[in-house]
Amino acid sequence: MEGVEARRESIALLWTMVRHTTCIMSIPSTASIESQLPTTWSSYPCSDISTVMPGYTSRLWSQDSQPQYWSKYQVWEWLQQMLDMHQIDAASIPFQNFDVDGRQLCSMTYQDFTRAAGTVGPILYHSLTELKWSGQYPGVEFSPLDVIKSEPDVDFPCPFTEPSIYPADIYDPSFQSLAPVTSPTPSSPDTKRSHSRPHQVKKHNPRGTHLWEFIRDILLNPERNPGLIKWEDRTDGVFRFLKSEAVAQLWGKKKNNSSMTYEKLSRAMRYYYKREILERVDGRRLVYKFGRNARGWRESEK
DNA sequence: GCTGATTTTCCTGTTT
DNA sequence: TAAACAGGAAAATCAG
Repeated sequence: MEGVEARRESIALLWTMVRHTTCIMSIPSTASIESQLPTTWSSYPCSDISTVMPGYTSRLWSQDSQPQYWSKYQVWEWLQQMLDMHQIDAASIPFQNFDVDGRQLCSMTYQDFTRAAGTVGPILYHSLTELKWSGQYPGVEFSPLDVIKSEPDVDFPCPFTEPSIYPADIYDPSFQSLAPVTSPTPSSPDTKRSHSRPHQVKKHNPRGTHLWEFIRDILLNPERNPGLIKWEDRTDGVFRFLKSEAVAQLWGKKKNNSSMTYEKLSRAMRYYYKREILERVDGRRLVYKFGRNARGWRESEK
């Protein structure tokens, strides 16, 4: 609940600032927003974070709240929600460009969104279009793909991926859509080892961050993944998994492996003991400690 | 195509 | 009893 309160406070603060400093809908030519995104997080496939962090993004904009009737404050709440959902740095969007109410927001074109929010603009546009449609035609399945197809052929590098919704060639081509899970039956020994991973599409991107770096980056960016892992002793590098399965799912998403579990993740973690990337913390469940060969986790190294 | 590093998967047994 | 831990073994993946 603290996170929600904090977010509301930040919205209120931004709201106050803009009320005093901006004029309505002055849209400057925005510089590249990608460069402002934290590189560590920019590659995360984060389409479905709500599934791994229940409660974090569960407050979706419902159909009964049609965007054209939003107040300016609600527009900002929606913006903040979008940033949270897609793990985009709030600094990436000039909020003063969205000092508009719902009616004005809905009248903005695709180009307006792109001008106002740069590379994030299309995401906001698609999200808003979806909301408008779902409110207008409740019960009708809306496909964002239709919007993308009908739009001008723009080339925007997306800072994150939406593998379950958007085509991979428009977003990050390094991640393919998650394949359907076709778990081999435990009773069939032939398929047990030969298909140990359900479906692994060859990836074009190089091997990304290692598991321990992935864990480290979550710890160093708690505002992006609240409640997944927390420091137990920041100085000694001791940390604890709060939502072990959620972290495993997030790791699985990054590796395009929908069958990742904490059991498997923890096995990989235990291999780090030998390499002294991690040290054992005896007697404490879900607790690990960075070892001498782990880099970049100390505050002095940041 | 080969190799090594790094997971991933599956397993059995132990501990909490 | 369930969840987590421990670690062996083998397969998969990917960069070089």
